[in-house]
Amino acid sequence: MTEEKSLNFLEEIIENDLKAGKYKSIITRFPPEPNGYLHMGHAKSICLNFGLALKYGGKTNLRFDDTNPVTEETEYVESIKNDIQWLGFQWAEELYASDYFEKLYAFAVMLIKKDLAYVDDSSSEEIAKQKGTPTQPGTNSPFRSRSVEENLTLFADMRAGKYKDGEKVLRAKVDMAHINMHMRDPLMYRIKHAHHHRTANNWCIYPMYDFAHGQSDSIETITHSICTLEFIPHRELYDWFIKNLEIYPSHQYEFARLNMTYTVMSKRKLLQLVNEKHVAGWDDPRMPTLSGVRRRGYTPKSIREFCEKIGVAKRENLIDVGLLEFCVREDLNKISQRRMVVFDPLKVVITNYPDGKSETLTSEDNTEDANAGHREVPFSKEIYIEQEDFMEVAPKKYFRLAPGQMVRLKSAYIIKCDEVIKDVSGKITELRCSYIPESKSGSDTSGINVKGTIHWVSIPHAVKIETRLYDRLFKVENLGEAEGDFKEYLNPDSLQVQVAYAEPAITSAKESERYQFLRKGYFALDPDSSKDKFIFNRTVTLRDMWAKEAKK
RNA sequence: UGUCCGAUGGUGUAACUGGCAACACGCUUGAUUUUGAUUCAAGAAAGUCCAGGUUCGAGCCCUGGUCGGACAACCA
Repeated sequence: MTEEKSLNFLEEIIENDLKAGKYKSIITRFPPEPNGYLHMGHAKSICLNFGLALKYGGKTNLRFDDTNPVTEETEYVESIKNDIQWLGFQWAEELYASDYFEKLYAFAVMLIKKDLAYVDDSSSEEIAKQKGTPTQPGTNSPFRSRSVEENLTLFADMRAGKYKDGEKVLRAKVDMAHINMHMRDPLMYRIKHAHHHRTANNWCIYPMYDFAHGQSDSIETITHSICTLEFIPHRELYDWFIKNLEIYPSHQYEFARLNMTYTVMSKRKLLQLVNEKHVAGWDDPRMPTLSGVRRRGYTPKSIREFCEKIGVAKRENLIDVGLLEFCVREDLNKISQRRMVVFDPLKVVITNYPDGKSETLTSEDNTEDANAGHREVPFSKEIYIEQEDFMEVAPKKYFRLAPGQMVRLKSAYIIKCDEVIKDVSGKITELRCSYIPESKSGSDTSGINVKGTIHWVSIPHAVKIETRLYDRLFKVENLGEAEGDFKEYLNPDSLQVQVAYAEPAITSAKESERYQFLRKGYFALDPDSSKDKFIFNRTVTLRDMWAKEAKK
């Protein structure tokens, strides 16, 4: 049975273009500026651009939009390439807008010769004033009527370094009264005596986004140039340059960017969090960056699935981060190794178990995967259970341990709580329990049926580990609507570091592996770990119906 | 006082281009369960921003509004 899925608006455009014979195959591009790390919003764009090309048998270029040397660095280039590949995509060609600087310069000269561009000596303030407002037309620059010859000389001089930063710019000659602000003689080139991460000091003039992006698309014969909504007003200019340069007509299409609850999704804001040390770095597991979610333990597959599920449209949206969590649980449930780890230990002494004895039990590595195999788990007279798995006075629907009550220890025995030991202050320090020898997991002949099963760890065999428990980075759902500085809404409890006690199998943990700590959540080994210090990041908790029930 | 974009359950995306508004997350209830996980089953939840119009029939077309967003960086 083939599932007929409806098309999103971009797929519809492409299918129509293909059907009409407008293109034989499509070419898309992913155009990051190397001035920051990629985040979930980029993941949406990557999945879209690469996904479309994959679906329709085309190809996708990776093109760095590196036209502003003062903010761009090679470090970012490397991280971006790494993130895209981690997500599972491979570009056809690795390209840079800076590869086209010479061509772009020639394009500019061509426009000057057509009297469609001129060198302007106005200051940025003057140019801003000339622009007018959305409701009032702009005014012409006093330098607008320079001759072609003079413009040619001046522009060559700009390139030659005869002027200081900001002294002159090259502007397109369109229409200062145009209804679209972007058409009011937009800047094409500005002077920046700055070192560029690829062209070093070869240039001291750099093209603006509007005079680089569309032309780069055209040079690469990009058929569908997909960007976010805020570029809609740029499209008219995009088309204007292509038309007047008489070059390959790429077309721009816009979709709504991704917003998620309880987080921010702008490079500027993320950079601020990093610089002001609100997080440990770009790859802090609380960050919505790809390096952050990777370190947190998210899988590429779950992110691709998420991007599939959120869809693509032109309306602004705010996606519930719960959907992302659903996607990662769905994947992790199938692939993660199960382990038992106690976070808030409560000592249990099994009174009828021989002193000094221990035995080896076996437990499934993954109940969802019959091929996952089994591991050995040591059992002994003294074990830890979770404090929350015992209640001295238990409500009716509580089926864990309580005085006189029984529970199953996962993959081990059924135990009964006989006695509660407290210290002078009344705090429970220990439980005395008896076990049912015939109830051993796998060969249970006791005939006893208990409702609850809890995880545990043998005290003499326990391995201390560090766990890093993450919560949402911000306290408010919609940061877009929050007043004032977004940093005021940071969640002070977004990271909680806790020591926990794990079964010995934890010592063979690998960074590439995913783990489910039974009843506690999904975890991934953090790269900060060493041979004698295991650090685990909690990717996401398990769904917890009991927590809801207990609240009632 | 402009131009452009958008408006469908709580959230997001659909609706064969005019034919009884569907899917996913979330929520509720039940079953299964040696993870209160997973899995399975059932259910609640929108009459499609508003007002007119065209039509046998409108979420889809037309007109006029309302609301939200974008646009005046030598950023991308």
